[in-house]
Amino acid sequence: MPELPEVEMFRRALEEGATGRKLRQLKVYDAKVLRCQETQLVEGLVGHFFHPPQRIGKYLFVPFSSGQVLLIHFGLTGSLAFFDEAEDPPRFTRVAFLMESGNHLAYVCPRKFGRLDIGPDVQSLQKARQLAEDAYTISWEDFEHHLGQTRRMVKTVLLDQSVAAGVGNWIADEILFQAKIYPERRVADLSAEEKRRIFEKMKEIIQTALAVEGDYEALPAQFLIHRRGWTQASPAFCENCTGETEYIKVGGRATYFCGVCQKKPG
DNA sequence: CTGTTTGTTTGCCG
DNA sequence: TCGGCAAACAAACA
Repeated sequence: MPELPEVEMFRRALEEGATGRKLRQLKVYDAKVLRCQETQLVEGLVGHFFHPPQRIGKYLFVPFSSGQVLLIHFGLTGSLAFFDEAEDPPRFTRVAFLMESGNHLAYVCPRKFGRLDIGPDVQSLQKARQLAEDAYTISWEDFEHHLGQTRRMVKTVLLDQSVAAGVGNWIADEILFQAKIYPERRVADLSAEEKRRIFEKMKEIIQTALAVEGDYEALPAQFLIHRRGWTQASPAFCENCTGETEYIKVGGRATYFCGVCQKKPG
């Protein structure tokens, strides 16, 4: 589920529903999702108040009144949900944050690929995760610098969170489709103009996805995302050129592109 | 039963 | 040192 737009929705829900509230108890149902010791979480968080969360890429950073910062990553299937204090937590809740009063918070993660961690500040956690600036706010200068002159495939580099944080598999495909660039092109072979086009499309696509609050169904019909079979309208052909949607694996990841618009270099 | 998956890390090989 | 690749993590779904 979660790429940048959905994680931003979780951030907003958390800001709205938890800020200023006191954590009374932490319930760890499955310690596999902890990147730290459970005792560290308890000492750093329990009895303290939630401050407004910050998002960088697909990670949430939740400062507490103790000064410690909770790090939340969602893996492939993670989410946050509030649940009534009188009820059981939702299915696949791995950690529950029991509040002093009112609704409780659940970290739900069916496949357990997500992780929670804790640290003294946002910067050190960001550095430890080798996380670049957020893809939505990163400057052209920094983005171009992080791209560098590597021989790696452009799609692989876009997925690299140390280049621009938050670009996931569908956004990477969407960027390259809209910028009309074949996913296996080498970054070092891209022209300055092509790199700039990638940057502009990255911003534009994220902005569009945020505007519809991460609802894929509501994205414009010409978006490539509708050809992954995730949405109601799942056309097999490109709206621009009627080219057929092609499927390959790039870096082990499912990759969709238009065989006509995204010309393979001869 | 098989093969697929919106993410990340680790280790191997050329 | 670089870059591709497979595996591992775990569970749902077709």
